[in-house]
Formats: sequence, structure tokens, C-alpha cells
Amino acid sequence: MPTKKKPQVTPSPERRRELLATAAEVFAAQGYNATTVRKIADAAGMLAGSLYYHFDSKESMIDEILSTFLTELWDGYDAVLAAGLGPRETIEALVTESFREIDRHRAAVAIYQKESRHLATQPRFQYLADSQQKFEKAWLGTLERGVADKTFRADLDIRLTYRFVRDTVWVAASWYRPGGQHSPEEIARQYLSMVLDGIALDT
Amino acid sequence: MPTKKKPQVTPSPERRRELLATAAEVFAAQGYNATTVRKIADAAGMLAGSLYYHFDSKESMIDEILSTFLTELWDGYDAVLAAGLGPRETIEALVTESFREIDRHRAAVAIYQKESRHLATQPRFQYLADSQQKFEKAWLGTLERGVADKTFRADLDIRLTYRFVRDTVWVAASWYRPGGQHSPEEIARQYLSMVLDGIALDT
DNA sequence: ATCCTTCCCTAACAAGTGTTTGGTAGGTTA
DNA sequence: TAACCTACCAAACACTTGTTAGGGAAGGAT
Repeated sequence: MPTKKKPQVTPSPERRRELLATAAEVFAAQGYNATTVRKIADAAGMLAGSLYYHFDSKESMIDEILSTFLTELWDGYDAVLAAGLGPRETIEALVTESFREIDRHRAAVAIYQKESRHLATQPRFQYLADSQQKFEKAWLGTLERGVADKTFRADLDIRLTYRFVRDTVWVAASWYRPGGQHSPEEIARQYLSMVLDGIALDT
Repeated sequence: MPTKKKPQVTPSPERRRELLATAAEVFAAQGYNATTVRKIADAAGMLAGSLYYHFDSKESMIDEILSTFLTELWDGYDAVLAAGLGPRETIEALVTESFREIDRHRAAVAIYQKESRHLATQPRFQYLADSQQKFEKAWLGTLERGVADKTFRADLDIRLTYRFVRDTVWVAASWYRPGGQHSPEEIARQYLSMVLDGIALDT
């Protein structure tokens, strides 16, 4: 006899995705800890206990939300990094890709922003710390390449620059609304224009 | 007979400030909702109930933390805005002042960043919404003045620029550590250099 | 007609939550 | 010495939290 056996239930993956989407909206709006499973159930039109037919814990919901987001994010990033572009073009592509991800996974990005630092300490969410490190390597490396080949200025602290750029991109998730005035590509264009060339008029 | 009378206790203001400082650290590290009054009490070396000798609720703690921070912030901002500087100098002064505030109130700024959007909906925290509006008026107005007198570029969406600048300044509270390599003024200088002149080398 | 699967409900649980009440040790004042 | 004040503790409260167990309705397959 096997030591343990999960009850033989097979929830449909589509329903899971629906529920995860509404859960992500509530998490993003209220914060993970302030969100009770009853609020999620309310938003989904069911009772709290019924959620446990689809998921085995509240934690596994945010886990699945964040991990699927990061998986898709790195699909895009890896493609950009493998393209062999120059430093400036790489930065442009990464920023554009980032705003596209915000467009597609607004809620997940907002959750990531608020909770990742806190969650990354738990072993279950080790992949958050891993991802953050990979992230830093990709961006910092590109900036360094750019300084080396004189695409970027050499007089700025590159670590500070990295943090500023990174933060500015991702905080956008807190105010961005899909279907608004600006497309992700337009936002990326404006943002890149500011960071690369500055907002001051040359005198 | 008056309808209600608070019990006649007079906690010392200095002790209050001490406790608020430790509470702010815990709030900033764990998030407001994830922080229990027992954790705060632990960090302060006392029991949960004892906190209620000094404060009448957990909510009033974060209230006092945020409101005193905002009061001091606006002292600095108002002084800058009243100085009658040009657009570029005003932006520089506001950014520098902001990083000084982050240096002084790191925990409060981190809390403000994470919880203000959520809290501002409650009547008790109306002043958060008020402050945010005043904030927008000050920054956006300065940027508009700069566009009008050709200090800043006219081809950028000014609202987007405002959001980028605002967010990047305040998110710094999440990674800034007082006593680190860079002084607030140095961070402000580098940040301004990036935003005003861009990171690309002129070709 | 019977069985099985999917999906949700009802009802409860144990642990943890913010908060209150009454008490008390130690210092200051009368 | 007595009265008082400050600052805390001990113990409980009412409530909310995530989670579980058992049941049942609907529909397709046999």
C-alpha cells in the first residue's frame, strides 16, 4: 500500500485558470495577506471551501500565479538575449518585452512587485530569488557591455542605474491599465526615450 | 456628564516614538497585514496587550507613522516650491529632498509605498489621497513649466514622464540602506543625471 | 436504470487575530 | 506612610482565518 494517496479528483485546467485569474485580481488589489480565501470565493461566485476542490491551499494559488508568469517572462527574455543584439538594442528589446508582459500579466506583475521580496525567503519560493538573480545578470551585463563599447556613459554608477531602470519598468504595473490610452509599445518607446536621451533639451 | 471619557493615562511621548520606530521596521519588513501586534510587541520586548497602553489600535500606529512622515515631507517640499526656482532647479531640489526623506524615514516610505493605495480608500486615511494629489500638482506643474520655457523636451507625454519619475524616486526606499556606499545627495545626483541627460552617449 | 465524474455546498475545526480587563511592581509626590 | 502615576503583565474575549469532511445535484457513460 502506498504511503499516501491524493483523493482521485480531476478538476478541469480551464476552470483552474479562470479561478487563478480572479484570484490574481484580488491579490493585486488588496495584497496577498489582506486577501482572505472568502474574498476570492466571493469574486468567483462560490464559497470558500469550494476553492479547495481546485487548489490545495491559498499559498499554492499565488505560487502558480507567480511561477507561470515568470516562465512566460523568461521565454521572452531568453529570446531577446539569444538574438545577439548590441547593448542599446538589447535594452530596448528588454524594456519593450517587459511592458508587453505587464500588459499580459498586469495582476501577476503587481503581486510580484509587492510580495516577492517577502516570499523569496521561503524555500517554496526559491525560484523567485533565482529569477531575480538571473534578471540582474541579464540587465547589468547588458549595461556593462554598453559602457565598454561606449554606447552608454561611463560616469554613472552602473548598479544604481540598473536599479533605477529595473524599478521604473516594473512599477508601471501599479498604474497601467490594459486598453488605456497608450499601448505597451508606446509606453516602452517613451520610457526608453527618457532613459536613453534624457528629458532635458540640449542647450 | 460627557458622553465618553478616555481613561486618564499619560504615556510618555518619547516611549511612543521608540515603539513607533520599531513598529515601522516590522511593518516595512513584513507588510502591514502580515504584521501581528504580537510580532511588534516581541520586537519591542513586551507583550501584545501592553502596546495598548500607548496606542489605542494597530491602525492608529500606522496612521501616526504615515502622517508624521508626510508632515515632515511637505515641510521640505513646500520650502522648495516656495523658493521660486526655475523648472530644472525645482526638479533637482525635489528629487534631492525626496532622497533625503528616504534616508530619514526609510521604513515609513516603504510602508507608504506598499500600503498607501490600499489605505487611501478608507476615510481615516483621506490625507493620503490629498497628499498624492498635491504631489501630482507640484511635480506635473513643474514639468509643464519646463516644457513651456523649453527647459524640457515637448515630445514626451508629460503624464507618463511624471509617473516614471515619481515611481523611480520612491521605489528606492525598498533597496536603500542608510549608511551604505552612497549618500542621499549622491544618489539624487546620479538619478538626476540619468533622467535629465540620459544614459546614452551622444553620437 | 445504474454508476461515475465533476463541481459545488453545508458545517464545522483549530489556530491565530486585535483588543479589553484587572492587576501589580516600582518610582515619585504629598 | 499613604496616595498616586507610569508602564507593563496575565489571561481572557469575540471574531476571523485557512482548511477539512461529508454530502448532493447535474450530466454523461455503461
